[in-house]
Amino acid sequence: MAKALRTKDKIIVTAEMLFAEHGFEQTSLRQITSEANVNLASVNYHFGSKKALIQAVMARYQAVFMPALAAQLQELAQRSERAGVTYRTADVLACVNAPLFALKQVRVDGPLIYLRLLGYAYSEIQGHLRRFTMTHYGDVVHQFFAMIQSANPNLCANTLFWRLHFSLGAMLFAQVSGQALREIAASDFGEDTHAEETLAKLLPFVAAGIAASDPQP
Amino acid sequence: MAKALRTKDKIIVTAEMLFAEHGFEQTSLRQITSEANVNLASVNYHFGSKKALIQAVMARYQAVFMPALAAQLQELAQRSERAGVTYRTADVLACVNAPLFALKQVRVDGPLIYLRLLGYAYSEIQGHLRRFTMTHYGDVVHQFFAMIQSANPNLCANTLFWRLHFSLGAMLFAQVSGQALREIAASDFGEDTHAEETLAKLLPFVAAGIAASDPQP
DNA sequence: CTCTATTTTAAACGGTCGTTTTATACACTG
DNA sequence: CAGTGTATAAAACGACCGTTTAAAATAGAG
Repeated sequence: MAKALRTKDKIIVTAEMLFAEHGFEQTSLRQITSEANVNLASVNYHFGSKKALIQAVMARYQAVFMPALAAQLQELAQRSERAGVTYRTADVLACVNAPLFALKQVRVDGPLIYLRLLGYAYSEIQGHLRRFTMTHYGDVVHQFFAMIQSANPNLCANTLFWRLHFSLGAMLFAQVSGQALREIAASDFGEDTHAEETLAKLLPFVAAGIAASDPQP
Repeated sequence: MAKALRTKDKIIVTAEMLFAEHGFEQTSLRQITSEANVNLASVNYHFGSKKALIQAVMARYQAVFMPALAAQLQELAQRSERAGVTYRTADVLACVNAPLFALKQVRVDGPLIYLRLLGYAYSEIQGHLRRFTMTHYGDVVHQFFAMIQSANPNLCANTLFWRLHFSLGAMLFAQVSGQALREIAASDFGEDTHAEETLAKLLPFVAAGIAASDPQP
């Protein structure tokens, strides 16, 4: 029993690392099992299928991230109401910072891993992840969207919908291509941007983009 | 000879359609050849390899898009110099509109195809496409970057580098996931955003994001 | 028409993939 | 200690992939 948990854990820890590095479809079960020093068949024994393994990997991070995000959003809403002021777009966006940082309790490089997993999940198995997220954490997502809306009362929901997904795309691209981009930036400008700084650079960008005035309302 | 060109053309026309729809790696040569009603081996005969076919597909669009973009950028620079005013970020970004529209001469839905190809090319074979683009059209890319820089003299090159790639990510994500997102938007808001409108919605977003003031200069 | 070079075709190759099967080793309970 | 249910192990399965081979068909030139 103790040994069994260790095998299952070795699989999931190795899998999320390789998934984050190369994507879900590019990572074979044979890579995972040989890297984790377990038998190939043990993946299907413990998880049922590769798709179920992917879900298990994502769920482990979502279970930490989503409730933390919900707490941050609620806190911001209450704080603003108490102070009698309305939060701004950047305030809502900043709510993702702490939940992301909390993923370090899953794994030391948890925040980076999660963002990269998200990127691959969205670009490879699109409907799949979205359905899972909305089923389990739909209320958090809706709360986030509602607060972005109330921070931008002059923009219509359709425009905000698209701008939020533009933002998501910007973040996912920066994470998935992050390593290559960081190398290019380092060789072009000498400046070495760390993975954590990428998010710090991203937030002002998407905050300004989302809050931009709409030329076609 | 006449028949030969028709076969080669049937392959490339079918390939770019399927590539744009499902991505490069998800599209097999057997799908392409059966859809195009040609023999499987004819791909390797006419193009040498699958990778070479991908390059041929991309090159056909880049050959139209890149020179047109260079012309637009040059025209904007000259027009601004003559008028004695400096162009703004949105002006530089708007330079991609006409070159994109020009892709209709390659194929009626050329603009959409090209953007989706770009998205997959960047997310699947990252170094590959970038190297090809920089080798053949490096000067155009550099001119574009230089003009974005001169439109934002208060922002450092490193910040602009990242913001441009955030913008690229936003566009690629919107295109690759465009179909799914459009369906969600339609069911959530009743509004049906067409593929062309997506780009119109994107430009104000990235223009504001790129030009945002930098909190950490 | 004949010959030659180009193109098309069918078939097979070697490889990787996720999954399943079957047998063996292990841990725990009664 | 025996027996039962769980976990590991090796091997094979069937499917699909990109590519290659070698023969058949088709062109155009002399």
